[in-house]
Parts: sequence; C-alpha cells; structure tokens
Amino acid sequence: MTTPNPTSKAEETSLKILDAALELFREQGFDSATMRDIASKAGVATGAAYYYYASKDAIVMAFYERAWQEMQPAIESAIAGAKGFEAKLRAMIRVKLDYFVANRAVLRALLRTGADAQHPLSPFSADTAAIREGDIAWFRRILEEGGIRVPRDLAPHLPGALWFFQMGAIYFWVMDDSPNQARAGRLLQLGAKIVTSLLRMAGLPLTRPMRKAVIEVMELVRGDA
Amino acid sequence: MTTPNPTSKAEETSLKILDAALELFREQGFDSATMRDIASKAGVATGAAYYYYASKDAIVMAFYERAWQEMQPAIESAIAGAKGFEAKLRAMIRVKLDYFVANRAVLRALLRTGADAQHPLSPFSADTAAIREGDIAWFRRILEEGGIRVPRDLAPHLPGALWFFQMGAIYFWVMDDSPNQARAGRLLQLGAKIVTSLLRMAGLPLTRPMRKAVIEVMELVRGDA
DNA sequence: CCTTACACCTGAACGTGTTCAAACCTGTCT
DNA sequence: AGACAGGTTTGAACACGTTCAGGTGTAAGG
Repeated sequence: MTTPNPTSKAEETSLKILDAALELFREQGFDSATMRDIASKAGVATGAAYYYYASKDAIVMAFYERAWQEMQPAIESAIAGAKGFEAKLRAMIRVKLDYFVANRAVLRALLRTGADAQHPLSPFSADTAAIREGDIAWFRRILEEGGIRVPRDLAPHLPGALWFFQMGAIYFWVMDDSPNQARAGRLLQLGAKIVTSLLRMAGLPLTRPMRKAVIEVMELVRGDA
Repeated sequence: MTTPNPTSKAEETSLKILDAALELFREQGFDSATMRDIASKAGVATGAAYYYYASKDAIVMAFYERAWQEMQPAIESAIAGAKGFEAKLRAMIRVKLDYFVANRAVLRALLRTGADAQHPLSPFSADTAAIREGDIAWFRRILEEGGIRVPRDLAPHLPGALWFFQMGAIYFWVMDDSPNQARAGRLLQLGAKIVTSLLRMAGLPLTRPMRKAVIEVMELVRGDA
C-alpha cells in the first residue's frame, strides 16, 4: 500500500524538518534551538537536517522564501485596495509585518546579517537577489499606479530606494519591543508620509542640486552594498 | 631585579592578548582567528584570554574603546582645523576612517551586530552608551561651532541624528570593497553635503509639517533602537 | 530472484567559543 | 618559616554547528 501521495518522501521529510525548526525558533528563539533539537523533533538524525538544508541559517532562508511566495497574492490585493501612493506603500509593507507577526524571532536571525552582502542570507546578497528583485518590482508598480509625478532622472532609482525604506521599516519592526510593535507601526505611518512628501517636493526646481547629490548617493550604494 | 614598571603583570598580559588578537584578526580575519590561536600567540593558555576578556567579541570591544580614547585629540584638532559645519562634520568622520583603515576586518566584527541593542557590542547597546554619548557630544559641538541656524524644536535631536549618519558612513566604509574605499569616501562627501543642505532648509516655513514628522520619527527611534 | 545504483538517512567525529575546578604564584600576617 | 588569601593561569570538558564515511531502503535491469 504505497501512498499515491504526490508529495515525495523527501519533500515530506524536508517539510517536517522545516516545521520542527520554526516551531522551536518561535518557542525558544533561534540561538537556543539546536540542530540536534530540530532534528530530534522532526524524528530524524542530525545529519538529515543537513541533507536538506545547508546550514541552520538556510532553514530560515527556506522559511523566508516560502513566506515570500505565500505573501504575493496578499500584496497584490493590498496594493489594489489602497488608494494613492502613500496608502499603497504602507499597505504593501503592512502585509509583510502582519504575515511575520508570529515569527519575529525567526526574522531576527535573518536580519542580523545586516547589510553584509557577502553573507548568503543578507537581504543584500547575491543569493537573495531574486526575492529582492521581486519586491522591487512591486515598488515599481506602486510608483506607477500611485499617481505621483517624479523627475525623469530620479525615477529609475526610486523602486530600489523604496525597497531600502521597506527593509528599514521591517528591521525596526523586528527589533521593536514596544507592545504590539506599536512604535514600528507609527514609524511606518510617518515614514510613508515623509517619503511621499519628499517625492512630491523632488519635482520643484529649487531642489535640483540636492536631487543630483541624492541620485549619486543611490548609485554609489547600489554599486555593492 | 623586578622591573619597577608601573604596568602590573596583569595589565601586561591583557595587552599581550589584545595585541596578539588584533594581529591575527588583521592577518586572517575575525572568524579564522581562533581563541586558541590568540592565546597561543600571546603565550598563555586558552582560559587566560577569558580571564581578561569575557568573549571573543569583547576583545574587539576593548580595541574599539582604546581606539576611541586615542582618537579624541585627533578629532579635536580636526574639528578645530575645519571651517564651517560641513567641513567639520566630514573631518570628524574622516579621522575615524583614517584611524581604522588598517583594522577594517576588526570593525566588521563589531558592526555585524547591527542595531540589535540587546547585543552588548552593538553601537546601540547599553554597554556602548558611554562611548556613544561621547561621540554625540562632539556632534553637538560641531553644530554649535558650525554656525548653522536651526529650528528650536529640531535642535535637541540633531546630535543624535548626526551620530546616526556617522554610523551609516562607517558601516558603508567597513563593507566597501572598492579600491581604497573610494566609494565610501565619496559617500561621506555627498552625505555631508546633503545633511548640510537639509539643515539649511529645515528653517524654511514651508517645511514645517515635514519637520514635525521627522522629529517624531527621531523620538520614535531613540525610544529603544 | 539477484545485482546494481542511487536517493535518503545515520551518528560519530571535528573544530569552534566558552566554562570551570583545580593548580600556581606572590605577597602578607603570625 | 609557615600558613593563608586571593589574584592569576591552566587545560580538560562542554555544547554547539557542521562534516562525512558509511548504512539502508527501493526501484530498475538482468
């Protein structure tokens, strides 16, 4: 009686490990949950975990990738449901925060790599480029649909800059210990407002020299960090 | 013939360990240099290193504290020697970059803690509060002597904000792999210019709503991150 | 039915940061 | 001199992430 289940045994095992890991991470934090614990909870030997995940960090990465996939529809409807640039921006980031609310400890492990760019798990690394580009595409769309007029020279840099803003908001939210992450919530609100105001101002002739400098900074940062 | 040297034996040993560690960090990076290597190079047993330094990270911290002390006079004269706010701001940060140029690998270990605030070595932690306050005092002085008029409500937040800018610049510099860290140098130049322009603009009546929002963000961030 | 191949899994072993009970000085008091 | 105290030093031991030489099961080919 071999099960006709389409999910292969391997897939099942890798999921068992991932789920065991996430549960332990949530319960006791990333550092306290050992690979031996994880494997044991999943009912396999330690080595099995490494057969499916290259490292402890890679488990977090797998979680993040799955989460990213699952969030796509919610992002789509959040953006569509929000009127105007500022609301769309806020809505997109809100989707992520809401999704991750039970897993802040897990995300913390990802984000502590900082902006290393060498570290495979860093949001800036080559390994996370695909997911990063996917996010940036959303911001491009928000800019288009948000109905904000923006100078030609600035436009190509904006999706990346908004992604950067998003990372900052998530970072702050992950570290925020205020009840219900209220502080991070307020920061998102204010941040979105400020970003929007800045974009509106960016068109004024007076701001041209400043804009040129800011654009050069963006190019500099994109260079490798 | 006991040496009348005022440095006690303990102090000598702790220095031996610190120097051995720094040399190894520079040669092979923070991660590759093991505590056993360090102790061995210093001519002591592994445990001795832990008698003087609570952790491997703490060695880096000791280096940073010593460096900070040693830099104070250079900062003083750099600020005094530069005319105007923008130049002073740039000069102060330049002193640090120049001082750390041989030890970027060491600093990298410090900064990878990110903005954790729980982690003892983070620039945002309670353990580094003294050093942080010292830096902020410098920025307060730069603001006073730089001859920039700034709105009353914004003023108290500015030294902290400039410190934040400094940390960003150092962070980028540490991660920057461009030859001679040229990119980070350019970023510092542009960043200082942008900051200065923003401060000049901050007085304009038109920017009042934006300023209020920015101030609230600063208060939010200072809250715990 | 046996052989082969290979995906899957095992658990001992390695190198790491860190801890700690015990040993070793070195100066002081009796 | 001997005993004591306490700062300093030792090196084995621990727990962790990770590796790896091998074991196990299963499906295909003969």
